[in-house]
Amino acid sequence: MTDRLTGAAGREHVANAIRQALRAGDLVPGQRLVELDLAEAYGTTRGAVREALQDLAAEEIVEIVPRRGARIRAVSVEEAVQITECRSALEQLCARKAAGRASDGQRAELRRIGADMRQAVADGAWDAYSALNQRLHELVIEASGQEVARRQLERLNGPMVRFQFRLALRPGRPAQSLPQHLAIVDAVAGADPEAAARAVAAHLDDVIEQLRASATGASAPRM
Amino acid sequence: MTDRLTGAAGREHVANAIRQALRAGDLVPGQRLVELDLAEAYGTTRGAVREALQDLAAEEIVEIVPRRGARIRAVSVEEAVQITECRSALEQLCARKAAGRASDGQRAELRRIGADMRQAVADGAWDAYSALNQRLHELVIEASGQEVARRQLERLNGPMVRFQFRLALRPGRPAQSLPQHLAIVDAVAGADPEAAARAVAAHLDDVIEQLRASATGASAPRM
DNA sequence: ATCAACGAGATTGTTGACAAGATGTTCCGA
DNA sequence: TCGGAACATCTTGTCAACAATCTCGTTGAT
Repeated sequence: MTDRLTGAAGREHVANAIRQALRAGDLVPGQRLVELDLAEAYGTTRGAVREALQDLAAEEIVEIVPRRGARIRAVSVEEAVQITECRSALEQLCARKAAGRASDGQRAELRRIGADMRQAVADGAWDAYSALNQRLHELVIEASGQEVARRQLERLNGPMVRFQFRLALRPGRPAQSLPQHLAIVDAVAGADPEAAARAVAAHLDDVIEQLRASATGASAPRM
Repeated sequence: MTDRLTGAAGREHVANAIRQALRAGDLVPGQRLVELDLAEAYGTTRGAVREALQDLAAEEIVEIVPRRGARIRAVSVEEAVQITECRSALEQLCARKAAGRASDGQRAELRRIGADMRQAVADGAWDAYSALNQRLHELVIEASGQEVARRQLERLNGPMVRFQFRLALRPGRPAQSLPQHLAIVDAVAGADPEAAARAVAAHLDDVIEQLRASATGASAPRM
């Protein structure tokens, strides 16, 4: 692979690489993203990098200020709370619909995820638990058939990676969230729309509380 | 003004012009948007048009297919319903918060809008009613202090202009929606969060019903 | 020591030309 | 008349060079 990814391919490649680097902690908020550097690092052209940065700006992952370049956007705790409130509103909608219209296969997979989560916590398998957590949320959204909400939630999650990372590391967190996740599974798989919405709301209210707590305790983002 | 708007200025200019043209009905879904034509029509460069189209694609107002250019995106009734469901979820959140934290001035303006709406319907002043309607929704969102929801709702509305247009023209529509709007005003201004959320939900459920009805009755979008 | 002006280097913004792909038309054979 | 191959035209995608602006370290005066 000596020749550079050009155009649309490079554009997506760069965007994904930056998202990945952010998840991995290789990029910190406030960090400058220089077009030429990125182009060389990822083997593309400046044009492709420019367009990728536009995409990331639309997702509110980076911030572009004219004539001064792009930087990783810093997300305040207050904003993280607001994002989670929006997530809650939209996921309640999805949970309600999913409880009403999920297929038998989807309900079965939900219950399986619930059982696996219980097992993962018992085993202390935190990585597995985290993956199941993500799959649970995805499956509820998928089962709801609410494509618009799905896209909206995808956007919302972009800037949150940093906080998700911090939250998941709090000791005892899985044990605390497990019953909340099991309640979601029971309500959706059990076809109880209102209970499903309540369970999602309770879970995300708890996440918000954790976020607020992390504001005072752990290391706050630098700038 | 003989010289062309270049760069960022032109970019926003074109995006706004297209949004405006869509509202005015000068552009119909499926219509092709040729870069060079737009550049000449709006007195900018092809580069600026390209970037404007990217912005509009992010807002899901236009659809870009590689090597084949941009077209005005068609929004199905089903998608319009999903968009309105999301709007409902987010506006309920905003109404709840607004009821709790609006300033005295904001509550006073809400009541004034309510009174003006009543008057506008009595007078048959449809344009004025429509403007008040929009201001009411904006004010609730503003009073909620939920910036993230505000941005999200702005995005959601982009592709809807076409349907808003069709709905507002249905005879007897203002008389039907007036009590719903007044209920929102009373609940938010009266500091009753749960009633505010219920009032918003009831209003948007009705809008969804109207959307579904418009699917069978009036002229459906062409393509 | 502080501050302002200056300038070199770094970085982003813009342009015009060209390449590559899509669309529509014409013309020929069956 | 219909189908389809060859061609002409239109349109988008890409690039490299140039222009404009910003950043930051240096210098010199108070």
